[in-house]
Amino acid sequence: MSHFGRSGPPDISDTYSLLVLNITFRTTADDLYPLFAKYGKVVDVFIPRDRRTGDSRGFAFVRYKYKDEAHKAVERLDGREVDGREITVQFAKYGPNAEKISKGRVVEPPPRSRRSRSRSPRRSRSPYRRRSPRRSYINFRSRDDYRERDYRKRSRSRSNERGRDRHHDKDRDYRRRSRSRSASPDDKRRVRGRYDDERRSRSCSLSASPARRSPSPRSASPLKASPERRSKERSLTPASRSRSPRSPSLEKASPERKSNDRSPSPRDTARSQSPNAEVG
DNA sequence: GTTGAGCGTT
Repeated sequence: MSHFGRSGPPDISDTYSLLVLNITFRTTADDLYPLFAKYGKVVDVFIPRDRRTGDSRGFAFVRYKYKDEAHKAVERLDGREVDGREITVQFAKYGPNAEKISKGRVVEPPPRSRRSRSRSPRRSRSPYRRRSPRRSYINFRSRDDYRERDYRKRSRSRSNERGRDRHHDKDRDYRRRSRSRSASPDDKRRVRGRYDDERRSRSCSLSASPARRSPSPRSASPLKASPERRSKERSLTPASRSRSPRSPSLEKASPERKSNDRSPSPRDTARSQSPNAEVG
């Protein structure tokens, strides 16, 4: 049955949302439905996907009509292996539009037009103007099509930023949230011992004055980095040339300018003048 | 063939 998501959520009133974590990126709502339907009336199955890539984010929401059934599903399906991965089933804590949810049940209607501003902007802050090619969140085998197109269109830097931003933002968000509710005993599943210890001990050592710790880190760093960077830059130049064939005229001017630029610069002078006593 | 912390859509 793939009648979900034909036009958004069916009816989120008096439903019990379960959050299904750790599902495979290929797992679809159709895959999950029969599994969950065995334990009760499933009203909706939703797998959030990345807006840009259309890929699954690795978790899903299953809405039950009755609480006891949802609870049963949690008990029976939590830890079950699906598609080779152990899924985690638990009651959802937040609603789609940040409506209040208690034990997975929607107890308060979502705000009219104000999305949870204070909750967590997460990562997709900018509204996507292009209308997504998808219309249903179920079973999109042909998503590779627009996925590739999307990647082509996007520039390298943005793609890079995306990955970095994604983890960064999430990490930050997660940390903030976990700190806010750190009183909960459930947090024991989160381990963060090693790093914290290391950081603590190190910070202890140099807690006196971090700036003082290195007499002259700036003079030492550039000294060592300078040759490396230069050689790197040189070897990188052709690469960057081939990487950005947008301005062929620039590559011609490049060597000339480099030759000219190699005239003694203050940095070079400083370098040759720098004492090597510190390096040893 | 593909990553792996986490809370959601027309």
